[in-house]
Amino acid sequence: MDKFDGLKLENQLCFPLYVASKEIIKKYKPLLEKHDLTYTQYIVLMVLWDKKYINVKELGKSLYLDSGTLTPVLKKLEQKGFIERNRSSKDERNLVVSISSKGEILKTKITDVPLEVGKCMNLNQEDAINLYKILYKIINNIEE
Amino acid sequence: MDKFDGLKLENQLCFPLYVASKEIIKKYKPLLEKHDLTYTQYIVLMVLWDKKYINVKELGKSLYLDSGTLTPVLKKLEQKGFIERNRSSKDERNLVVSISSKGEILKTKITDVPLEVGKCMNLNQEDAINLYKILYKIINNIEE
DNA sequence: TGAAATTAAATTGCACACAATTTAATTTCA
DNA sequence: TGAAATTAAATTGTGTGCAATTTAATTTCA
Repeated sequence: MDKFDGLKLENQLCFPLYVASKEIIKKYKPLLEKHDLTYTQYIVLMVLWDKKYINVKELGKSLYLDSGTLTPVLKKLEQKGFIERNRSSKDERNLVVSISSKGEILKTKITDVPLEVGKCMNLNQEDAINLYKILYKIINNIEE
Repeated sequence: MDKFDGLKLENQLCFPLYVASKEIIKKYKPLLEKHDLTYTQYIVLMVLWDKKYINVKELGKSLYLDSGTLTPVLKKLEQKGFIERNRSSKDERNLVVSISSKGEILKTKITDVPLEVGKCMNLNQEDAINLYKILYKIINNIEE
């Protein structure tokens, strides 16, 4: 154990986290393409399937993304007809994003996606639960 | 448990993986900026600190990145003087990337980075080991 | 009240990340 | 041997992701 061991790739936790995240998202790609979606667009829709409407700031908090990322993604989703974008009448600074009927219909067509992705991760129940808990520990710790 | 539960953000494993990865890399940013590095440049150097030289294809296998990502990153690292890029004389298709003396010196100056990042993840030994194992299970499973 | 401060999105600029294509070098095998 | 197939990088084009700045709306408080 020398002072350079921390600089070895095999001793990193961030690196396999980064790789696993990318590789799983790569698995989503062909499944989501069938529905004309990217992963980022998909997680935005996940929030809207749950909440029906939300403003950009709150959406950003849910997804850990800022307006610089969200603005173009939301415009794309609007173009495709899955969502609507409207300024709040109460406070014109807020943009309220809401699910469209086409977006609601998409929800019913896309339930196979999480199942397929789950398969390729191929984790047992215990590992999956453990991973879930540890990841949220990290996420909560990191916001200090 | 209905058929839409798989589409809820809180039931995803990929999402916290993606968030944790991004948030940790964000923590690296100010630490690496002091050394004029990005995270991608840093993991390339990790490989070269270990191996001294490697061609782009093998580097890509180690880092799970393709030439489309690596080519510009390697050119940047060369510009900064941390690495050298040379065509192999044995096979001109291969580009051999090697650590420079400036790159070697950088290694001795940057040992605090993994320590600082470790701190902000704030995991106990058991969770860290567990996470490590599960992540490599996923990575290995996914290449099927 | 109204100028200063704050807030929410949008914009700008830079750095990936990757699929698909192109270019150039090497290998295969009829 | 030499045309066809294969291989390694580079290039191209699209989509994030984020820091920093800008724009516009709202709130604060002297």
